[in-house]
Amino acid sequence: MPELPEVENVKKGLKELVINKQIKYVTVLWGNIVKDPIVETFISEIKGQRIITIERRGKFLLFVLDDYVLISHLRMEGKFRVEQSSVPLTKHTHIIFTLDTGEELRYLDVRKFGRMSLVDKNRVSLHPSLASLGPEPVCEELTVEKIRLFLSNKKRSIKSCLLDQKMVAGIGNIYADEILFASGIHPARIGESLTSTEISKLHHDIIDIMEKAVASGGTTIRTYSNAYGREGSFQQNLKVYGKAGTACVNCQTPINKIKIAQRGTHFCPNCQI
DNA sequence: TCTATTTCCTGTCGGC
DNA sequence: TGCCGACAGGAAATAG
Repeated sequence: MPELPEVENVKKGLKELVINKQIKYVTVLWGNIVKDPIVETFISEIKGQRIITIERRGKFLLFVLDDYVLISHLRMEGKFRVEQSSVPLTKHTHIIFTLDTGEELRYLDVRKFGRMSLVDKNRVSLHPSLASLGPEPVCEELTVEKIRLFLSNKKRSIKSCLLDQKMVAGIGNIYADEILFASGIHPARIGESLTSTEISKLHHDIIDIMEKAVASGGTTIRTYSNAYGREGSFQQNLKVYGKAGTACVNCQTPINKIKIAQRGTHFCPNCQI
């Protein structure tokens, strides 16, 4: 399940493989992946566009083309692969970008949850998917004050707030649990109940964990791999996610698993208060 | 305005 | 062995 660190590594891999190549045409095998515009327009407008660069914002991949930006969200299991056209398609290939080199940039997605939008280059920042995103989890953008302001009137759980892309862009279920464990904060705590000391610690741990995860190439739980098919290694650093019933690394209390905001939530009932 | 719930999807796993 | 239900979950849409 790609979160920011995984998407960042996908971006790096793809940049080496497709930059400066031209999209001759696109084949859409599962139309629901294309959110906007309508599939027919998507196909006609992307034809002939060159891939100038690839950027990332939160968990979104941005393929910067001549006149458009292709915004892609991998959601749960979306993947990009670059293959020679002679390589047979797999069952879960849904969109094929045929390049001028004879290669194909293929979008694969077992659960068909991923979404793509093709938007006018000068209207990218206005697109609803990007317009409401909060700051990136790096110290130049994410300040203690921004988190304090966001949480100041929140009646819902801190876990739900961490998953809200308006507070910080790029955090998903795995890292939300890991961050709260590092900060010693119970995931069910109400957002506005956090003290200024806790908010400072949370701010530090958000940046720290996301940076380390990026450096590790992301986390491979089930099926994530980057554009080269390589897996990440941050799963070796996980302290609570997927560890229900095993001993807490700090106090040996069994890790608990509950459901918060419809998400599996792992925490140490002794360390997190 | 804010929060909670539902929807989209299919492979995997546990229970019988 | 095979069937069935539960589960995994990000973001958008919908409901309250």
